Amino acid sequence: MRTSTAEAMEICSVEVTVSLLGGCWKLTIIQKLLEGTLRFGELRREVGYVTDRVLTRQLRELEADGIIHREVYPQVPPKVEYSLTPLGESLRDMVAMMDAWGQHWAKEQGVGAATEKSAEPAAV
Amino acid sequence: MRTSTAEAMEICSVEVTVSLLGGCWKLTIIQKLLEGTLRFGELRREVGYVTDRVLTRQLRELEADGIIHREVYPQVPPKVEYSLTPLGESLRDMVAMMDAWGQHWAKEQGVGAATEKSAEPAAV
DNA sequence: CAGCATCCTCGAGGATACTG
DNA sequence: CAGTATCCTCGAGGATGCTG
Repeated sequence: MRTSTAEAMEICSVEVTVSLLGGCWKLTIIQKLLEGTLRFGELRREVGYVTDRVLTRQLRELEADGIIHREVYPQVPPKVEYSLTPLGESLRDMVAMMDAWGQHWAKEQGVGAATEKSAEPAAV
Repeated sequence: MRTSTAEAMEICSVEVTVSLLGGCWKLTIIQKLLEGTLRFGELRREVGYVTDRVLTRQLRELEADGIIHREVYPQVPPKVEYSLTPLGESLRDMVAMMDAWGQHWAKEQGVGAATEKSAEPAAV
């Protein structure tokens, strides 16, 4: 993906969005955060199969892109809360739409098509 | 991205959508196709910087996922037309939304934030 | 024209271990 | 608890050249 957000912008805005939210768990993270502020650990548990390193990275990227806010509490047992910025909040409808379309796709093609494509090859 | 659409489905529908449309030029392709049927060459030109191999792959994937239709004309000068399936058409609103959000982001954070992040490093 | 075939790069994503 | 540090894999994306 050469689309470095900067490059993407010169192509078309859709690519920008993808380059920003295309990360592996980003949309899931945003979706969870849409329901409220979460701590690092909570987020990790919510998201599911994601390692600290990866989650941290995604969060930092989202933060750098102004989509989420990172609030650090200088305490002995570290505490860091993540929440959406207004810009992140502005994704609510889009996330809902993508979620709905994902389900729609699963219903339309998922069962039939996906079976052909990734029935056995799919590990486990 | 371990999310193999199949895996993604078990996590959340949003990831499904990303796994389906997250490909490098997929959204751009769809966006162009939303305006009408296009031939391979036209599409290649429309999309911009994309090689045959990559474009072909993205198209095949989109086809396999039931998003676009590939019409081959058995002629001497080969002719292949690509168009959206109803499922692909159903992406119209979402694409528009993503496009709008991409622009919104560019306006909100793009100028300021993006500059810090990828001003000079961005290869020309 | 619309592609395959080949080869290569490169970095996102992941696994594991350690720490303030 | 919330990371950071290392190392590794793997395949998407890309460059180039050939062809029916």
